[in-house]
Amino acid sequence: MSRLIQNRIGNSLSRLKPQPSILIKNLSTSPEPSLDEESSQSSHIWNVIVGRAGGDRAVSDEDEVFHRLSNDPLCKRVTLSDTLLNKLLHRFRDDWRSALGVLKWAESRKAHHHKHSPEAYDLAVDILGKAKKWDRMKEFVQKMSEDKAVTLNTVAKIMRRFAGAGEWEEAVNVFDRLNEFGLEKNTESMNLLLDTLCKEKRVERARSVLLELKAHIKPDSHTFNIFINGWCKTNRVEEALWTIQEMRGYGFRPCVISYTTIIKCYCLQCDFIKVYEMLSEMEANDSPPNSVTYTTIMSCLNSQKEFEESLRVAARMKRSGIEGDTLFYNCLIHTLARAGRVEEAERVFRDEMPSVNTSTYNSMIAMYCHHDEEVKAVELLREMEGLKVCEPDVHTYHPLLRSCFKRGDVIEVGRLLKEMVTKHHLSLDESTYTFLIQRFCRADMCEWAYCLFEEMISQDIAPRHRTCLLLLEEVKKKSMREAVERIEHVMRTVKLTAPVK
DNA sequence: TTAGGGTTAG
Repeated sequence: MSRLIQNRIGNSLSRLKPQPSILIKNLSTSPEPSLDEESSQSSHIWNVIVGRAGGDRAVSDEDEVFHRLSNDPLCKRVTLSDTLLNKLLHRFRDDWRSALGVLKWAESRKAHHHKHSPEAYDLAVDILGKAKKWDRMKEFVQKMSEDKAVTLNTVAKIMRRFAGAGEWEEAVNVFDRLNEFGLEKNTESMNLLLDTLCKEKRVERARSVLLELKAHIKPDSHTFNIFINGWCKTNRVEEALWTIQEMRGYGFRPCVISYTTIIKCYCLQCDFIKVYEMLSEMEANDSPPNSVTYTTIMSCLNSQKEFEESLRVAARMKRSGIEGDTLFYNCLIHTLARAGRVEEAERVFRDEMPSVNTSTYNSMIAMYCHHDEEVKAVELLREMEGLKVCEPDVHTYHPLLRSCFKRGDVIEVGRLLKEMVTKHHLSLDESTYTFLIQRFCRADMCEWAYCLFEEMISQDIAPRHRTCLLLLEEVKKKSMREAVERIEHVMRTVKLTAPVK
């Protein structure tokens, strides 16, 4: 949503009660931090920027962020390491203005000859690309180029962001200009371009790039796997099989990656006869399936609600002596949970897993919530916080929030939201806002729903058309006239998110 | 990013 539109509607907005952002903001009064460790330094900087310390308002541009940080007495005492800077940029990955402000502030704190780490530069490029601020991104890359700071990794970010936004010819242009960045056109950089195009389903365009370049640059086995994936993504498995032959012609043996890619394609076609045929072929061909292969098949079976068959695939993997990794076990736990086998899921979680991550906990928490065992679910959340192996994300909280709504406990909803924002610095995403707005409407609390709607708009997150309609209907029922006007205005002026399929 | 996920659904 453009600043212009926001300004135009800003005036009528400020007269409305409750004020936008008030919901989350009121939830977010955090205590004065002691700045003795990196995470509290990061928290303080975050609070300065989002306006919970010092000023009241959230900032609107990068210079304001810069000035706030420069003028804050506690920020002046912060030791700004590369890790802290990266952590901050990561937190502001959806807010390019704040990210650039932080970077500028970081620059002002350093000695003249000192450069940011390559990760920080690349993160900034990626954040600008994600926000589709192409001019700012090009300008930033130009400055990096003068500092000889552009790496292949930077180029990867630029290409993938361009291609992801449908600007795939721009991605090709970046490759053509590699020499200007002091980088080489070789198999690695060519593969990056081909992969970018294939992932965006421009496999024919990738093909023409290869034909053009192959006199100078030799393809390798990765090149062919990239094309196999490209064909499979566009559901052209015949071409993928043909690429396997082409690969052999170039003297490369198809590997477990080549076969697993094709298996996934058969999975999506629900052609399980072919899936199992290929599995046997792999075993016979001396490229045995691995944990990735089995996880792919299980996930697909799960999406068909074929949980028992999925568990048989897991058993087959164990029989063949292959060790599962975290993603495999996460899938297994999810399967067991969906199959109603809670005790088995608990056993796998406690005794079998080599390591766990956020998703593992999320699956377990969702399982407990699903079985109305919220006490156990919250216990796991606390365990997660205590062990610090992985941190909760918005998905950790979704089932918990859902349970609160189910019991009609909106106080607890508020408490959980506060915890998300203040304790874990999670920012609500589009799907969380949508979910909350729906549930508050259904709970006959459309004032809260409307607050969240405003909060969402103020963060440039476009609501779904359906969300607007639902909320509009509710505020009309309560004769909230200004809210009605405001929602109708948003529906006319903002490009709304299409409903999810 | 050369291959693998689900997540809030009355």
